Order: sequence, then C-alpha cells, then structure tokens
Amino acid sequence: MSVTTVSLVMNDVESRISEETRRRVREAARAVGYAPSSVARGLRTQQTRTVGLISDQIATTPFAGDMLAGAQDAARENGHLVFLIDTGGDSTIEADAIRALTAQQVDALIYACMWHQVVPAPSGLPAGAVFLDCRPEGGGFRSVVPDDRAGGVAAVRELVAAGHRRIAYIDTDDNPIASTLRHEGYLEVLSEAGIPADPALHVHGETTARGGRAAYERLLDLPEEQRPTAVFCFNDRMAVGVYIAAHRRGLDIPRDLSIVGFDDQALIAAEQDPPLTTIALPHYDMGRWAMEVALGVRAEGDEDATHLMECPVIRRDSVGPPPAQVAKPNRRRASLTERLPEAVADQ
Amino acid sequence: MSVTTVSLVMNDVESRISEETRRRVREAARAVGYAPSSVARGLRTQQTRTVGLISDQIATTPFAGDMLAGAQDAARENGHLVFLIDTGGDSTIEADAIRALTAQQVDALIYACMWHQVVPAPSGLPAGAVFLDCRPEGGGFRSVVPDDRAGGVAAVRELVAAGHRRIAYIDTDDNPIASTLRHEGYLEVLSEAGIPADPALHVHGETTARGGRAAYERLLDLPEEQRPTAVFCFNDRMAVGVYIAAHRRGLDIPRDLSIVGFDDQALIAAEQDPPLTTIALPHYDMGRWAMEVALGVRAEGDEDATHLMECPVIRRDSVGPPPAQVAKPNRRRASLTERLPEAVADQ
DNA sequence: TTGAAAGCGCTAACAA
DNA sequence: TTGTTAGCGCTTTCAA
Repeated sequence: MSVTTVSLVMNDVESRISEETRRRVREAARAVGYAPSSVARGLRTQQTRTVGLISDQIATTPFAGDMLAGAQDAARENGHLVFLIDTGGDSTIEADAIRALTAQQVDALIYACMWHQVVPAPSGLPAGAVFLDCRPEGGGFRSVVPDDRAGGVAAVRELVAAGHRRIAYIDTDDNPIASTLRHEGYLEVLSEAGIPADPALHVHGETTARGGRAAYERLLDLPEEQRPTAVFCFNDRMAVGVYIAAHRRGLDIPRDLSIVGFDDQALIAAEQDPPLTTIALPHYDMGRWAMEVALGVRAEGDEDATHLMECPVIRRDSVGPPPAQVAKPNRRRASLTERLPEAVADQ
Repeated sequence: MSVTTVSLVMNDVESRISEETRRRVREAARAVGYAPSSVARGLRTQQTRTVGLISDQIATTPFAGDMLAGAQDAARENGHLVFLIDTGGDSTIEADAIRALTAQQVDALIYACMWHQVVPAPSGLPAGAVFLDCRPEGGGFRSVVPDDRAGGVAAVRELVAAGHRRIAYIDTDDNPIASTLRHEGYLEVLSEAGIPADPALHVHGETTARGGRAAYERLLDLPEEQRPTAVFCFNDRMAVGVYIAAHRRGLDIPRDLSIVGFDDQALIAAEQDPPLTTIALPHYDMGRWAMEVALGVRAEGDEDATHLMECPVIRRDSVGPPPAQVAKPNRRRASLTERLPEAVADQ
C-alpha cells in the first residue's frame, strides 16, 4: 500500500488497482479516520475547489439571503466550498478580501451587490469574476441582474388586466437603475393599452413604508376623478406605507384600491392584510447562475454579457377590479356583481 | 534574495534582514505581483487561518444575517476567512460539510442555528466547535444563546412601568425553548409586581401575523373588565397580527392597547404604525462571541458552558399608559391628562 | 497491478 | 545578516 495506491483509490481513479486492494485501503482509511488533505491537494494540483464570494452586504441584510442559497447550492453540487466575505461597502476591506482570496487561490470569484446597480469594478479583480445583482462600469465581466423592465411590465399588466386605467407608479430616487427600468415597463404597458400617462400619477418617495405612505397621500389629494384606482409600488416596503395610508382613509384593499409591489420580500409581502400581490426578485436563480458560470459549468458564450433574469409575478389578494365609477363626490360602494361587467368592459 | 529572506520579510518577522533588503524584496514583490500562497503556507504550518461556519439556514433567511456579520467581522479582525455552509437542515449535507471542512483543515468550526434551540451534536464535529444560537444536547461544547428569560422580564417590565396590570402573553408552541423562557420572565415580573397571573391572558398561536391576530382576537372576546390593556408578543410577526386585529376593531395603539414584541426584526418592527417597541435579539454580538471563542482570542474558562447574551429593549411608540378604567359597558375614551395620574397611581 | 520519486510553495531549523 | 535544505501531504510520471 504505497501513497500512490491510496491516492488512486481515494480519488476513485479507475485503471489498475485490484478490487481487493481498494477494499483494504478503504478499510484502513476508515479505521484510522483518514481523509485526504484538501490543502495538500490544492498545493499539488493548483486547484482548491473553493470559490470566493465578495459582497457589499448581502449576507448581512434581510434582503437577499436567497442569492447566497443559490450560489451555495450550485457550489456544493459541484464539489466546491465558498468563502464568504462581506465588505460592508468598505473599499479597503474589499481590496483586502480580493488579496486574501487570491492568496487562497480560489478557483472562481463572485462579486455581489445587495441590489441592482452599476459599480466600478474593483481593481485586482481577476478576469473571469462574475458580478451578481450588479454590473461593472464599462463591462469586461459577466454579470447577472434582474429584468426589472419586464418586471415592471408584468406588474402593470396585472392591473390593466383587472380593468384599471388610472394607475399610479410610486417611484423612488434611491435606486436609479431599477426604478428607471421599472418605470419604462410601466410606460410601455400604459401605451400598449392606449392609456395616456398622467404625470400626476408618477410620484416619488424614499424606499420605506413612510416614503410610500407620504407618496400615496399626495395621490389622495388629487381630485377624485384623477385619483388612481391602482398603484404600482417600487417595492414592497413602500407598498406597506400605501396600505397604512389607505386603511387610515377607510379604503379597503382591493375593493377601493389595488396594489402591486415589487421584491416579494419575505415576512412582508405575504403578511399584509390582505396579502400583497407583487413581483419576485429571482435572487436564488441569480445566485445559482453566477456560481455556475463562475465555475464554468454553465457555458456562457459571451465573456462580457449581462444576463437578465426573469421576475415572476406572485399573485395574492391586493388586486381586484376598479371600483365603479361614480361622478358624485359621495361615492357609493358598488357590489361585486355590479362592478364586474364594467371592469371587463373597460379592458 | 533567498526564499527565506522573502518569507521573512513578507511575514514581517523582526530579527535580522536589513532595512535595505526588506525594501528590495518588497519592491520586487510588487513588481512581479507576488503574494504568498496561503495554501502552501497552510500545508507547511498546518494552520489555514480559515474557519468553517455550518448553519441550518441562517445565511438564507431574512432573520439572522447579523450573526454572520458578527462572525465575519471577528474573523477578519483576526486574519481569518470564513467558509460558509448552509445545510438547509439536511443531515447528509451537514455530514458532508463537516467532512469537507475537516479536509480543508479549518482552524475552528462554528455550528449555528436560525433560532434558539437544543440540537443533537452532529457526529464528527471536532471538539472545540462552538454552537451559535443553539445548545448541544448533553453539552460538551461551548455555546452562546440569547437570554430569553431576561428578555421576557425586560419586555413585561416596560408594560408594568407604564401602569398596566392586565397584561397578556401571546405565546407560541413553535419554539419551545424561547417561548418557555420568555414566559418565565413574564411570570416573574407579574409576581414581583404583585399581579396575579390570569391564565386567560396566556394564549397561543403560530409565529406568524395570522397566528398573532387569531390569538389577540380570542383575547378581545374576553369580558371587558378582563380584557388586557397590553400584550407581550412572542415575536414581532405575531405583534403585526395584533396591530391588524386592533386596527380592525378601531383600537388605537398605544392609546387603547400597548404592545411589546420580540426580535426587533428588520423591516418589520420599525415600520409598523406606530413603530413597535420590542426586545432585540443580539445576533451580531452572538456571532462575534462565537467566532472569538472559536478562534481562541476570547478566553472562556469553561469548556462546556452556555453563554447568555443580553437582549436589549428597543423603545418605540407602541407602549403607553393603560386607558382609564371605566366600569360601564360603553367605555368612554379618557384624555391623556385624565389618564396620567391614574396610570401613575396604578404602579 | 503496484511502487518510487519528484515537486507544488512555503516555513523553520541550521549553517555560513 | 543571509542562504541551504528538509519536509508539510498530496498527485502524477515513470519504472518495475
């Protein structure tokens, strides 16, 4: 039983080695509790079967744990371990992380952000790194981000399909890339449905419940006939603010107001009253995609392409037909059977 | 410039080596882009400066990212990298993880859970592993968990201090360890305040908004004079359900009802209307503690001790004095000035 | 079908 | 103050 023999059987190399010897080696290994050292193997083969995942904060926010899950699962399935480094956005830590990971001779590197943005590529980042939920300024790396535009389209289509024509977009300035894309989707659906875009229905706020609430309250100040019967919110947190404002005004969701959010944020969207219809961010799939291309198990033709990941709509109970149109200031509440034909006719 | 020389200067070893040589070595290294290989160093020294962190799901839930942050920060400060493995609770994956990490010769190992529980220690776990947010069945390892009992005490004291005497505990069966401990804290405060514990005020539900809502609605069915003026909820999600039920009944928080939650869950507690007073789970500190004792930089006397981490109270706006006591069935709403003296007298 | 030996890049004991 | 060398545990080529 030479080292060679042991190495061969531990690595399940076919060729030579008799069945008898294999058995003996395995048994001996079990008896001694022997397991090959990945470190020595890494030194010899120059492949460590490890991947570095550098992120600004994804590991430490309630937001995108799914990205990690996707990346991890893909790594595990391919026999890799992942080093996780959260930099908290500190570029010194980031540079250290890249150095440390390079010294560890990781086989691949993923650079992740908490939300869809364009970032300057950190210097020292090895070619072949992949960007997750962000794109490198000026390109040069592969990246995967959510298809926010299509998500916006899907969201507003839900509303149009339910019969709404006065649909507001509660936007934000806090996230330029995503908000612009979602807005484009919103405008596209309006235009394909022949609904003129009313600038008064495009309001902004910060991405918090408070921000969403303030924005919706501005909408409520509009004259009745201009007031939206539905709102598409930049995200679920803002949608929560809309719920609060609506409830305070005695509005029922979805009878008086329909809402679609974005993000499908855990513990938020599903727990509203009524549960919020929203667009999910495909964090798990993005994480998986990034890991698979980083590991080279998913062939991506272009060395410098951005992959757009679909955002599925999650239908819950915050969307219904618009309330019956009543010209009088004291609007009466129409029953469902009264409203339905109208809503359908509206489409 | 021999390898020794280079090694010595790269590792900042004092002794010998002239300033001149150091400079030359550094310059050459920079020129070639040389960095020592952690893998080779690991092989030679048998110390990899890496730590494994195995968890059931902490990395992939919106819950306890802070534990990761704490662990990571501590690891980084001590020059270590962390391997993160989420097992999703699958014990096969868990066993593989332990094997893989052992083969990687990690210097330390942390075993983490998503919430305070007692778990069977996985076999193969190296001695010296530390348990994070869980305790090993039968001991044998160091562990750190939140001090749920003291948290319960702090929560109920907030309510008693505000003048409440009919305080409900909305409990759950989903989390035996934490719920029992928090309940003990609740009973302790009641008894120290001379308030008899009313079994009717101890209700149960599942740990969701829906569960909290159902539980509180049962409380609302109680005869007026028995109804609680304040509730302590097992967690923030359940507290959200209480908000919903209360608002539906036209109850104002905190005028008609005071609430204290638990967890200080991001994006939930602070975004309620009004913001929820709650008890924070010290995830960051626990993560840090676990990493520091795993790395041996924090001396912990006992090899087999459980460290209890304090849960701070986060005061927001869901606690106020109880409404004025009115005997009549149609209770009138007392003004603040009317209520205040009574509340104080009540204490 | 098996074993001997070189060498991955480093550290540390020893020699100069 | 600097250099030489053995050896960490493995894989892989070559020889037996």
